[in-house]
Amino acid sequence: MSKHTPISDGELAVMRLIWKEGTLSSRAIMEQLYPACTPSDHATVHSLLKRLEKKDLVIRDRQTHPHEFSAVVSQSEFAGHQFVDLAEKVTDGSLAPFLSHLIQSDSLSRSQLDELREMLDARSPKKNRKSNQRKK
Amino acid sequence: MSKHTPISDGELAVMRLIWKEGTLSSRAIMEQLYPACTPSDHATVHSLLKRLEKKDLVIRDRQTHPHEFSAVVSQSEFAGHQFVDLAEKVTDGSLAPFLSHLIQSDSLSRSQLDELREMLDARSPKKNRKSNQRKK
DNA sequence: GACAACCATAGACAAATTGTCTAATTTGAT
DNA sequence: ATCAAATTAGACAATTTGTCTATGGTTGTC
Repeated sequence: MSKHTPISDGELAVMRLIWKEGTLSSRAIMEQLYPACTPSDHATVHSLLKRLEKKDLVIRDRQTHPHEFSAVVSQSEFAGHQFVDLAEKVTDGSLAPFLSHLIQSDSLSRSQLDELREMLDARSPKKNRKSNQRKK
Repeated sequence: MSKHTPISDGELAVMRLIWKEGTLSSRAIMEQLYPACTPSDHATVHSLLKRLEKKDLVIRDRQTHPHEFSAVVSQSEFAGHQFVDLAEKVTDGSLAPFLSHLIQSDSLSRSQLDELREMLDARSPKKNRKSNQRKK
């Protein structure tokens, strides 16, 4: 199920459109990615969609809307898998190096830092931090 | 300087050895990656090292130890860059999808979450925090 | 020096991937 | 039925990747 599936940039561009719109026809995808809309552009989009279908990343409901494509895995599912795969390759699965560097360097914008913090606060498992023991 | 440099699995295997040991000769790398140590294995390692050198990921000190290779960027630096690149490609830079999956799937232990939070606090305390933070 | 053993470099090679494209078939509306 | 559009199959060159051959170079020992 699309576990360790490598994906190309072109395929990813298609996926991002589908993620954004939920369901798209090949024509709609072509119009956004290849405004010229030449016949070969249409074929290109279909090639990418065919490969994405084989990778179980998109699916088409051939009964109701035979030419509309939708995503099998959500963007965050895909992102999480890709991240885990990347960590597996780079650090044998350890995530600390990724996060520590991002936090300590200037690689992250302030908004991204805030985003990260909100993520943590939202899923904060407990508030029983030691830092609470002493308040002046 | 090795910003958006794609790296192959073979090259990454070499990098991981160098990161682990700090400095390595091509022979030491070959002995770990290709125990058979055939002449072509040696050439393979050199091919990978040559490509890594061109990508400014490894460097050799030709004066002191002309045949010892060391890393130009640390593992966590590299990991952070790769993560940012991945986020750029998949979510246009947004980190929330990655982290939500990460937290939801319990890939991080609570201690790691707390550690992450402490890194964030040390880096840039939230401005609109409700309570004044404890002062020494 | 001569020699052997190792090391280094250049470059080639097939396999796989990627984006693109041609050609042929199918579909649908008039 | 006919014509245009859509769909599909498949080919294509370019690039990447891991591996390998072949050739030089360096070192140490006689």
